[in-house]
Amino acid sequence: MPDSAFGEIRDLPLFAAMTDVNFAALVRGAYVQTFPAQIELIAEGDPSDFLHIVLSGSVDLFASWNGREASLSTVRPISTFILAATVRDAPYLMSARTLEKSRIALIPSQDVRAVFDSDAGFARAVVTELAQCYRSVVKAQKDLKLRTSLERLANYLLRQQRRAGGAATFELEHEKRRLASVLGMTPENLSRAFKGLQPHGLAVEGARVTITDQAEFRRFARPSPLIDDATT
Amino acid sequence: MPDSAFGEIRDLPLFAAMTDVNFAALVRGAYVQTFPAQIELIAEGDPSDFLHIVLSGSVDLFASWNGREASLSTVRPISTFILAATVRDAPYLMSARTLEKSRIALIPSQDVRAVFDSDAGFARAVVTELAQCYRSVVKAQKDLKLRTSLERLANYLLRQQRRAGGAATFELEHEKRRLASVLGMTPENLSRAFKGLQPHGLAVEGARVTITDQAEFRRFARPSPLIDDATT
DNA sequence: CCTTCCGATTGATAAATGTCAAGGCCACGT
DNA sequence: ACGTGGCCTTGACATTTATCAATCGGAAGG
Repeated sequence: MPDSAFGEIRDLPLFAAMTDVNFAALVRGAYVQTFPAQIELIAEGDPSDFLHIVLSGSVDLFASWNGREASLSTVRPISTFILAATVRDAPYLMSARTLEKSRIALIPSQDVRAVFDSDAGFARAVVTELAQCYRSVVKAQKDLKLRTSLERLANYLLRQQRRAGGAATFELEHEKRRLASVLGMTPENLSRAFKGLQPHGLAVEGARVTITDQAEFRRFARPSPLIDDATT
Repeated sequence: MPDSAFGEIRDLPLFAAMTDVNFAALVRGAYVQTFPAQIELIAEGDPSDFLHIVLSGSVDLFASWNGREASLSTVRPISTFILAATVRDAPYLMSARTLEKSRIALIPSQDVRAVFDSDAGFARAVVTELAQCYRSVVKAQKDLKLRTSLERLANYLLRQQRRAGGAATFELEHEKRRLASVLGMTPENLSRAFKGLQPHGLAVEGARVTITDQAEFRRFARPSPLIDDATT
């Protein structure tokens, strides 16, 4: 197991505070693998054998019930997913699939739990990460319960704009039908929602989006730091 | 600060593993207070000064945006809330109000963070609690995104039935308009949803609910352990 | 160049949900 | 006993969202 492969995760906030010995114990049974796009990495209900870390590419977390399916979030480098299941040694609540070709590090869950018990620095980092994840879901919950689909789309676009650098014109990074699932609506409805935002200062052609009237668009979207800020 | 007041929280999983010294440090600046019903304990956006623990009664966690309001969850004894905000020293994402007369313990957030840094046992317990909270929100998210309002109500009733002991007849524990908010619908719609479940084996009179045909009702609700089990 | 395929879009329609207004029921206090 | 107020329910209606079917358009491959 070449150390080099894990150099990039050694500096993650999650692992930065732990001792070299414990980090070595953590990666001893770990491995890094490259997956093509659209591979299902885990299925909800499976036991949580590995903590996953996205090194490059991106991963879609989704869930199914009664024949329906919904995207819950997207994991981007460099961060972990299903940490909570690993910690609790409980089954996954979500399935995961690669959205594009992705490099994923897999660390055996039992090693995570073992090191977690012996390394206070690591335990602290896990708490911070978990609290972050928790707050993200709460924000998603508020987004879903308090906003109409038009408002959700508008605020999503503002977040995406910021992530893309803040310019008036930027690209959607997901295919639209997945975006629809993330936003909790059907693809058809998303199409109509894009049209519905035109009077509020939006222009769309394909995956290229332009906020033509930033002030009016924000007035409509009413973004809130308690829902839309990724950092807080 | 009488120790007796904190005896009941000493045995909580969250505090069980920590040393007496650290527990004492934690409760030194803490206090227990009894609040009447319908008191707003915290407001979203406030800095997280205290970790709250519900000792008796119950607390509603809710959020507002643009004049709308939605209940996100209910906290019952004995458990904490806004642990994540405390840990990250970040503003509350939700507001909290008492649903009934309640006894609440308040522990200064900075003490929690300090002890957390020095007591590995406590840190571990915090992780477990946080992971639990996280998984609860994910389940709520799945409930909301994958189910119609009728299905959400049906599964809520099954969960409530179990909590009430499993008998065919049981009582709703919330007033219906709050239940509506929890389930993500309007009170009017909840009324109609109750009627819509009658053909599937439900009878309602006031707050008294009877599942008249358990098999048919479950067939309609299709409960899933990955959404409806509180424990996993 | 043409075909094929897949996602996006559009229109028509149905279903679900929200809104508004009115009325019923029940507990409470006078 | 009688108002009174709060909550729940009901009905009519508007809005939102989903569904179904058809079409458009670009990308990949022959």
